Amino acid sequence: GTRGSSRDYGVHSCEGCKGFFRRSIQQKIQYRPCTKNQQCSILRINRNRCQYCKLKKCIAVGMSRDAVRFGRVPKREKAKILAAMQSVNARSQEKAVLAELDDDTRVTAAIIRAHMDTCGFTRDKVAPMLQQARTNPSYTQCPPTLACPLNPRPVPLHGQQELVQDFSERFSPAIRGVVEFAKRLPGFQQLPQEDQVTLLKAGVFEVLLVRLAAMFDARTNTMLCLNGQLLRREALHTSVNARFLMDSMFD
Amino acid sequence: GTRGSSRDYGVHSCEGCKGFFRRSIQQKIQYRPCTKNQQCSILRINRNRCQYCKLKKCIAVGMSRDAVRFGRVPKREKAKILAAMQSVNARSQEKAVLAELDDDTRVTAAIIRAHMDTCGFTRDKVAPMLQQARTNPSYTQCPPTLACPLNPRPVPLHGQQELVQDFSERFSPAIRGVVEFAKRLPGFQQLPQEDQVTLLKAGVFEVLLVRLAAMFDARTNTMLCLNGQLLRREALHTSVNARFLMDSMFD
DNA sequence: TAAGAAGGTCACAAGGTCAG
DNA sequence: CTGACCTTGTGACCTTCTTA
Ligand SMILES: [Zn+2]
Ligand SMILES: [Zn+2]
Repeated sequence: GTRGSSRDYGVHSCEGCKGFFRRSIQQKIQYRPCTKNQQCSILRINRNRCQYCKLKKCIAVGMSRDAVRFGRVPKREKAKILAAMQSVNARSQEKAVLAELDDDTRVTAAIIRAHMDTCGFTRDKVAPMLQQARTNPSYTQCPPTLACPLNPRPVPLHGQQELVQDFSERFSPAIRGVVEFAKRLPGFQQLPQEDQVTLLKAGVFEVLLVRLAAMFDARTNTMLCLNGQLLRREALHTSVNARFLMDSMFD
Repeated sequence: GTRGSSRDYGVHSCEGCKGFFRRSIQQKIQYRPCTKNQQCSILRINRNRCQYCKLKKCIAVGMSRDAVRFGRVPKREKAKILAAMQSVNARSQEKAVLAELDDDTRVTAAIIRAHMDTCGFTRDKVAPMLQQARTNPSYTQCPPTLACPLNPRPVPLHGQQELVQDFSERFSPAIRGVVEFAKRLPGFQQLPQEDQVTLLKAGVFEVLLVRLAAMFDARTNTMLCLNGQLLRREALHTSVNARFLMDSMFD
């Protein structure tokens, strides 16, 4: 058979072979015995060179009037076929990923591209704002619990509810960026869904901290917020947790 | 290949080349190596001068037993080919029109020819009737609503229905003439169908008035009808609309 | 009812034929 | 040997039939 994906006379076949076999059995054609020892290989490209061997191959692969199956395909079998297809698909993808993982250059390039495309805090993206803040600094006061580069308005909000709401709004895009990044790491998508979630839960905060490194300016010992304002390193020394994080970032 | 338009061994070819190539591969003929450095150019007129080079060219353009395509041509491909043909065709037509529009002389000539061929009221066509009317004038009375050169029998008809029917019958050929004229204006046919309709709707009446100019005889201040009868300019002064049109035509 | 295959149709091209 | 004409096989699409 050639291309096409329907089942004819009990075998996956194409319109051409289906028609050929139909004609052969309908008219009980006796093809001229092959002149080449009946051993012609029947490929897509030369399928019509020897009718005798073509019919022989049709029979060999199981085409038969007795193998026809009319009507709709049972659901179970359909599911089985679908599963097989997906298995084949997954296998080929896995193969491609393994090939990529074998090539360090490609892996590195893929990771760098993933980072550049999904991180909003790369040096080149932050640079303009940082420059602006250095030449025209505006310092902000902010309680330690709210001290984060992602907080664009470092002023206390009224009400716990509002605070949480605001925080998640600020974090969401950054976290989505990290998830996007992970998904583009070679092989990540091939892991079981569950493992993907576990890995992300475990690593998303650390990755985020690394990504935010560009917002911490060691030269001036200040932290840049998304609104362009600055926060001095010493301003948070009253809170143990915040100080620990601060020191970790700067040193 | 030479002339012909069928696909043989994967290439647009003719019966001759098809047969030649078939014989060559069937009998595995080894042609005498060309005596002229195997560089004969194969053209329609000298194609049978050197078999060696002919076969070489056949192979060079891609003729091969492996390239045969059996059966009917898929619809998609057919549509694609048709679209390509039409695209090429439209492009060449557009080019021709642009060239014509660049040459004022040709444009003028085309427009004049279009007018002469599609207008039934040119001076030379009207002249005999006008001459007849001048030497032997026959005046008619006619209500202002029916006063039109296109009305061949300027007498009141009985019934509104009949009147409308009659009017459209008189106008149809004249309007068809204007449409014909527009279609022959260089570039008009290349406009989108919709725009053509819009332009015609907007302009057909004015063009028609200009075309009918020859039916208005300023020397005698009369209007000639298609039946050869005359109508005096003053006869319509009772109707404002008719008078306005009359005056526009005469002055 | 509808998915899905057998069977029919016929444009198209391979291969055969034979006068030039 | 060439190539116009003919015969025959191929397969893309369509219709008809069968079964879940
Ligand atoms: Zn064989
Ligand atoms: Zn040659």
